[in-house]
Amino acid sequence: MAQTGEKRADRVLTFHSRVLAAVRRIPPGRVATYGDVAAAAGVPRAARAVGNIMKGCRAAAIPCHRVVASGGRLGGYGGNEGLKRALLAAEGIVVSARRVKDFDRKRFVFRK
DNA sequence: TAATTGACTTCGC
DNA sequence: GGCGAAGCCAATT
Repeated sequence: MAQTGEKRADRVLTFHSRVLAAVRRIPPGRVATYGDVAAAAGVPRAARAVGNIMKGCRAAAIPCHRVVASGGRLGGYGGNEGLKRALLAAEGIVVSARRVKDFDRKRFVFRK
């Protein structure tokens, strides 16, 4: 078998799927940065790619609103960052001046 | 296949 | 604190 071992889950789990899976792992009341999600997907520098994927998350099962930019900045949300801010507030995350309060404390760290 | 785009990140002014 | 430019990555067209 294995041969090649290839495929692994790389075949069914593309970077796109990995990112979505990582975002789903973010518990309520917590937030993660694009860079963190990218790192969880296997590419710490793919923050931009993550943003692209988030743009197409469309699925309600993906709490894309829990993904923020570095420094606790809101980042974006399809042009409705106000909505993102409301969703975060609904989970207990306080956002002030487009920034997450106590971000360092609310930030979720992906664990292996 | 190649080129463009984008919800990023970091540094500098 | 705000604005601009460069760098890096994957998806999309």
